[in-house]
Amino acid sequence: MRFTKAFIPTLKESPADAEVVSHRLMIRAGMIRKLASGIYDLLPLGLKAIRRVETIVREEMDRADAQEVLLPVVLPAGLWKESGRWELYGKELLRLKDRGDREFCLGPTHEEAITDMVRREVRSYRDLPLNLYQIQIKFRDEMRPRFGLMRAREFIMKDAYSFHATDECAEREYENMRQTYTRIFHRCGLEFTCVEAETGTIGGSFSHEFMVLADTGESSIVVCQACGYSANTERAEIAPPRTPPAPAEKGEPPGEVHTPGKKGVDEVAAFLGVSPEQLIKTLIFTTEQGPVAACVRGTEEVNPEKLKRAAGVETVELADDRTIEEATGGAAGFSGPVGLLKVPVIADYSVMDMKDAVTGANKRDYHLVGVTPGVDFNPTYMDIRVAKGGDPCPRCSTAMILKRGIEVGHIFKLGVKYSESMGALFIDESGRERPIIMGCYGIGIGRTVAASIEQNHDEAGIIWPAPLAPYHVHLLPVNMNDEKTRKKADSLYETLRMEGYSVLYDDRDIGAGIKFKDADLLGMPLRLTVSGRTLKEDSVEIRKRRSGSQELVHLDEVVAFLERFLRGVEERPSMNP
RNA sequence: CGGGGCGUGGCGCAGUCUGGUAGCGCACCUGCUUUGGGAGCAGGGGGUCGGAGGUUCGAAUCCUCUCGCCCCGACCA
Repeated sequence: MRFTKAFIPTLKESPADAEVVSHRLMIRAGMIRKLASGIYDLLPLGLKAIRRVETIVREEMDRADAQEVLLPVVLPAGLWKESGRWELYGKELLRLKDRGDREFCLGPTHEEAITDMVRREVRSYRDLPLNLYQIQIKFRDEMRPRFGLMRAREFIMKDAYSFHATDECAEREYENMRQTYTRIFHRCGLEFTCVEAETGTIGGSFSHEFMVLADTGESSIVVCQACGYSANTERAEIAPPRTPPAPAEKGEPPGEVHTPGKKGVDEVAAFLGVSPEQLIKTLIFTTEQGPVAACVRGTEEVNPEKLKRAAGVETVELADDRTIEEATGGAAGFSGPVGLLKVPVIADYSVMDMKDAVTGANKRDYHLVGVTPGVDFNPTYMDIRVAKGGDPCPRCSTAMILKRGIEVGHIFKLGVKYSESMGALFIDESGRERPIIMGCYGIGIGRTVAASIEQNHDEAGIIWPAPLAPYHVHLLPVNMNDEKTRKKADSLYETLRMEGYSVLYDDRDIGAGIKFKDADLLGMPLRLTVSGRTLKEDSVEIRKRRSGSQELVHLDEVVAFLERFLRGVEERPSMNP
């Protein structure tokens, strides 16, 4: 592509509202423009990068025997009511009505749509297994879109759904997809890791996330460097203390202290002159089976998903003030585990070895001091806190370290959540009718591009890994007014195109400085500079964007050089993006 | 949804407190010079100051409402 014909509006300054580097660079490089909050135009360069990821995803999904389909963006409400998610999904589901007042939504994900398609055709175990995928625009009305394509409301996603007659088969496919994803992100040139994750609103029995490691990532994960255990902090389990504490001695009974209006952990700690570590935080949750009290050390957070499992309930939600008063007999903000008889008390391992702690007194404006678990109250000990750096690994008790990541892929073993509610059934070998066992597997395409930039850039701009680069080569004649330079550049452009390389040819008649700055910003893996200086040697200067190393290469050797370079950096060269 | 902030040529901003001719840098157009890291000189075009209403002789500036956007927070692929 000749730059003079291209639509690549680069910016010297970055817009004030771009917070993270990938967002900034994508705007400055003329890849995207914002149309509304979380909604972006994809300009030619941005689309090319997206397409390169899509191509890799297609090739690998096809290789894994998945088949591509394309489901509608606008989905009838009926399907979502069948699965129960019309009510459950909440405000992220953008609902709309047609002229006949019929309800629809914009698909934020497509379990319902695909399950409907499959249930109408699949009758027998002989029709299974199936893995169907699409690369489609999704819409989620995010409460807070940000960071450009990283967290947009409208975004492109590859989503795949698999259907199986048996659990073993579904789990084989899960593993197949795990390997496929590993290949995909590897081919994209990303540094990533696969971690255990929560299933969230998608549901299902277990899941893994693929995280691109980056400091700007919105997800935190913990990693055990000793045994390799890694998980999203929303999910990560924490080992109990290695040695149970010796039974505490019966000391003074807890004493009440007056703490007028002091509610939060920090307020109370500051007021009493103790560290937040000395506090036991007690939160009252409501569940479908009534309220429960959850205790964690003052410096920890309760993980609601863990609490659900610990309490054996389906839903947990922070209780309102009235419920708290009924359950504890005291005011909200002054709850504590001592003397709580009406509700079950679940305490995190982090309170196990505390002594002389501070807790709420279940009485407005009062706290208890000198509270010792095991003496003054006897909770059930479970792992219910949110993991953080330093917590012991659930497998080997080594201290785990905290990292940040960008979630680019997520795979789920769904089980029968959708097939059961929507009646996607098949007849098994013994003639019994059973729900199809499902899995689902997503990749954020735009987010993968953003993550790549987040991981590959410098002060001057983007540094594309060759497999994602919109063009292989940035051809840069220093002076288009110089007859010889222009002619050689023209013919080199034609030659390289004939050889199958994609070339961005900066044929603009402007200062060389601008061209160099743009070349750095746009970040193609190789820059070929043509000038009177290089032509004296019948050569061009080839500069590698990533290393900055450059050398003079004879005109006759250029093609061979490119071939060597791209074969070296691309795992599987695909020369026509 | 709660808290904070911002809307002034395409982009980045000043001007608003204290009402009185709408400015700066970059970008853009024309000409000449320049051509290895965002060039120089000369000339030029472009703004309902987010929108509506109000106060005033007079509003970018003060008041009210409204729309949009950003940041922080609240169980998000």
